[in-house]
Amino acid sequence: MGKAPTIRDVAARASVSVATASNVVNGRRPVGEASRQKVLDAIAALGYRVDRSASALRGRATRLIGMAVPDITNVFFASLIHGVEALAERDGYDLLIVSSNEDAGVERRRVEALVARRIDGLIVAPATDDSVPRLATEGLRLPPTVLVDRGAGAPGFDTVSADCEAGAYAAVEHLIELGHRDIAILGHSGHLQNIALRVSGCRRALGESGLEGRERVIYGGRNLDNLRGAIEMELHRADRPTAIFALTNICAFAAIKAARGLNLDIPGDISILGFDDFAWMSALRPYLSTVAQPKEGLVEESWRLLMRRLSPNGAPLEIERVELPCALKVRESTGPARPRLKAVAEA
Amino acid sequence: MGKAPTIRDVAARASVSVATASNVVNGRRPVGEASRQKVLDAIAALGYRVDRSASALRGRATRLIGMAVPDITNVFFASLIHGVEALAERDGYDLLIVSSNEDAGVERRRVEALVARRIDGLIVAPATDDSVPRLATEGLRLPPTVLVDRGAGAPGFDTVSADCEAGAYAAVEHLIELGHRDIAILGHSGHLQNIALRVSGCRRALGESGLEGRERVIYGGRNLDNLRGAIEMELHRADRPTAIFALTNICAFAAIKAARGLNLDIPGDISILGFDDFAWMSALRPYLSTVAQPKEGLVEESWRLLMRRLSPNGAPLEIERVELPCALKVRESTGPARPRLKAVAEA
DNA sequence: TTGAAAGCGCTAACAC
DNA sequence: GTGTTAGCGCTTTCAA
Repeated sequence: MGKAPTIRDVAARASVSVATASNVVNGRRPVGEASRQKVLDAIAALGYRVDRSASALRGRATRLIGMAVPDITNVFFASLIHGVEALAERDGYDLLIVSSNEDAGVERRRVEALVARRIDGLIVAPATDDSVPRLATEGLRLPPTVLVDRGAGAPGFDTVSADCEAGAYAAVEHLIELGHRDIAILGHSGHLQNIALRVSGCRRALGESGLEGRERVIYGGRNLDNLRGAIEMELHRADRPTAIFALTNICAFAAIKAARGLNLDIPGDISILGFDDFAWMSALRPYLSTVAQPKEGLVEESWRLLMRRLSPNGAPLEIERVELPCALKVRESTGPARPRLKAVAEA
Repeated sequence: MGKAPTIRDVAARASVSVATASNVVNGRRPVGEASRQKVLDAIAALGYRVDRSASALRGRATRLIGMAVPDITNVFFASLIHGVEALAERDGYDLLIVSSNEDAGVERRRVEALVARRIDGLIVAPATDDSVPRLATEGLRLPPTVLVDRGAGAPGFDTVSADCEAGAYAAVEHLIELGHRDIAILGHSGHLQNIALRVSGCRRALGESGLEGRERVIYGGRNLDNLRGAIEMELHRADRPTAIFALTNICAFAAIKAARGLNLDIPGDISILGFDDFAWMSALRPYLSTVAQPKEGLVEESWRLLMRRLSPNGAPLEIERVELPCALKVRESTGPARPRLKAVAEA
């Protein structure tokens, strides 16, 4: 394959100095028209490409942004990436994406790989609320970093998140208005602040309707089958809930499967309300009622906060925290509470 | 923030040479226990991290693999990434992901950014069949590269793909067995070999049943609304199809929306068969009959082919092309053809 | 406007 | 087992 041409090869072929060649490539300093043309020709002839590893080493900005998400197969995070990518493209940055599989250890390795490549900035939807702050504590030198979705309010970081508490409040309020009194709340676990806030929102809504203590919170872990099993068990009880508020789109998925498996009509026998919205939810039945997160806003604010830190501004910037409202979308998976007529077959 | 410590700082603090420090970090050569401990202490005290930009420059492998996909929000590609990521993790590689938004120009920029960072290898699901070969032609020095999903058989590249022709054949055969004679085939465009092959598969199945020329191929572009509009128009005709074979999951989505909008029962009034499978399809109604692609296989073979090239093997390797079978999954969106009783309201 | 030369942080000969 | 040193390809003073 032969060795890749270097800027020295270009300079030699164009009979100019490497400094001049470098300057036509980067446009840092003016170059005479004659030299410029010779250099351009040499570059074309040789098929020269800048080696960014080397430029980075010499200290310039890389125009590379890293982005880490917990799970790339989750449409929610995929959309976040998609949005950020568009903005990066617009502003002349390249985006390097890594996925941590919801594992703080994997996240650490992946983020370190990014940092070791001298990215200019980093956007992370972290695996846990404190995984990224901890990296910094452990001595990893993070470039300007913004946390999105999770880790809201982490000390020392700009953060962008959805107002989960209010979103959940609106969700449960909707359910209560429909007459539901026994509402199961299905989540993965209570470890994420994000989720804890959603549960608080539920509590507040219940409390304001004189239903304090009536929520039944079920944590089924990350695994879909376990999640489904957990909610199924609840549905088998004589006093089974008349509505399920699923705290993530995976939970909604599990809830629907469980209801279907038990031959429960949605929303006739059981109402299901999700969190997170995406295209398929309005094409496939049941059209899921859901609390939509402000994806666009999360993306735009994350990018704005990051760019703000990257601009060579004099004054040291204060930490900025953004919280964006969710929107309740009522579709067809939620309906009036009805007496529990149907018996559920034993498993 | 202070400057990041270098290996020289480490060496100085440990009172050893940089070579020794480097050797404890990389384990290339044995190091005495005493020195090793001093170096380790110094690293911990200083919070030293290897600067991979610099290592890369010096010529070592980077253990970095690049991966490019056309659309990260498409679950099919997201799954591919997810699979590759797991293998990369297993084998001690880091994965850098870029998404091209189905645009060859964006793809070129993104891939160049990857290459400029000295990745050791590259896996691409290309935006078009010839976009990556063209990059090579244009003089970009690609590391060992394997093409997956698209670009099968591109000269000079290892490729891995699904046997789309056979998959489509099986799909249409299934539809014919159900009595369908008017089958609409919905795709984005005929430009991708992938899609063209699916259409050929349809033709072959039709031909073998004495139905040659009966296929109606509809290309609706990438945009969901256009796609939906295109198939809707077809459904408005008096001789509307009794089945739709949607060539991608987006097309299936559009077809379902169109049928729903026209109040057509699936599969009573119209059967819908998709391509690509994913979890939600077996939870949300209609459970979509579909041609499932061999995702696992695509992932494993891509990785195997790449690793094969990266292992410092003597003999020059021959180009290898892998084609994997699809699997027809019959669920509930396909049913027997019935006379077209229902009139569709004018738009 | 241009050129010469000094490193950026690291690894790999090559000595000892 | 350890140290010295020459670069990797690039940008950027500094001088001309």
